[in-house]
Amino acid sequence: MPASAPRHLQPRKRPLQARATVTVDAIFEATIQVLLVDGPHRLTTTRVAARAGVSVGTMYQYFPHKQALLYALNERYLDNLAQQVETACQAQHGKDIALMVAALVDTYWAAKTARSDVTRALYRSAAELDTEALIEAFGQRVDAATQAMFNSAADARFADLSLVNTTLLTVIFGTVRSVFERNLPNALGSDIHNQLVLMCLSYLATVKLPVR
Amino acid sequence: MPASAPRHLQPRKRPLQARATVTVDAIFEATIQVLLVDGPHRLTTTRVAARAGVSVGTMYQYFPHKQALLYALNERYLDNLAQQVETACQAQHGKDIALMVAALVDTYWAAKTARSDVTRALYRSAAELDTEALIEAFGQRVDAATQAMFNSAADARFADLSLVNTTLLTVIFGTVRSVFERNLPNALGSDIHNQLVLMCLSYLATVKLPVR
DNA sequence: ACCTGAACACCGTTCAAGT
DNA sequence: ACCTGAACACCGTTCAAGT
Repeated sequence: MPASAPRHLQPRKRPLQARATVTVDAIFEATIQVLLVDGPHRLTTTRVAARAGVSVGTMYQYFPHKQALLYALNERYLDNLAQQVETACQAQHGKDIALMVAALVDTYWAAKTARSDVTRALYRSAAELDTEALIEAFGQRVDAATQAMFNSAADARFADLSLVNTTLLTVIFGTVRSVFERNLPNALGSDIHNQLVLMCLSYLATVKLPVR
Repeated sequence: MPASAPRHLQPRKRPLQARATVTVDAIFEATIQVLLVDGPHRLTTTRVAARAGVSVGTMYQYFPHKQALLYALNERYLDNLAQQVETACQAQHGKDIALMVAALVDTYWAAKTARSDVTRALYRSAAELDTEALIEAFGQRVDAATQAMFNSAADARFADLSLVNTTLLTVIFGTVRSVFERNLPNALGSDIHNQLVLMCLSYLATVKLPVR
């Protein structure tokens, strides 16, 4: 059972009519815009509403408070990210672990760097609210996808795949975040990307069971 | 030259008299208390001032705005953390890389988990402001310390120590943060800690030059 | 040099009134 | 079902007045 959003962070109601869906989408889009253009400090409800072309009252019909809006935004983002990882994992089923690791790191890295300004803005917005449930759900989903992938590897088996798998994900996600936080030059970032793949592979080579 | 705080985030003035130093310390302590007890959402200037036993006006004499206060708090914390890492690195000079890596990961991990509630609170508070200069300064300081340490290793040399070193730090810092973010059970956290050390060692074994 | 606290602009949130 | 915007409580920041 995937952890669902805590009650107090849930949307007040879902858009039913077509124009309401448009409204909600506009609000999401406006939130990102304000975050990018005006900065997290000037992300006010009135500003978002104005940019979305609706009144504050309308916003509050769908999101009981500002945090719920940011929560929903991050939920959307992580949902999309998890899907990308799942697709990438399925494509590697039965292959060698070297290909799997490369695909996993590449997919995650690419997804984060495609719009690095958005990524950074979302990392920040997430810090202002309680995203435990969100991270937890995302983690479990990705965990399941990568573990299934590694379990199908043609060239390796592991004594404790669950631990190895969680370690890999923690390291990969954390490293990517670290690179973003330090805002390293692009060239160095891509060097570290390569080193990270190498590192994961050395690790897997060390912990894998001898082939029978 | 260490990157110093951007002008707009600098303290308005430094405490000169003894009672002023007491005031500033009380403000820092109160900020952490409010952060922990009331949560980041209720971290208001009046609340901090009240808890510190001073008026808002007094706070604004030392910190031009709320962000400057949080900035100074994080600066303090990172300063202390960098010092701990530096000390640990110096203690390992000339030893084997296995000991070095273990000491590095242990020190960082221990510093972060000693008061995990404070760590988490600070991670959050940092997201609300521009900490690039802070992270940059911290990164460079630690980078220098660990690179000097690895350079003195008794049992290994590297073709590109600078890259290897930065990779290690990025991975270690990121992984620790990831563990905090996912709020993993303590037992799993310490398993990952061990796997992380193993991972770093496998990596170093792979990239080190053959002994002459 | 250091401290106070009322005052002001602005933000989050609500709700009676509208289509 | 969906939208509006004035109204209210509260927060960040200032500044004239005090020791």
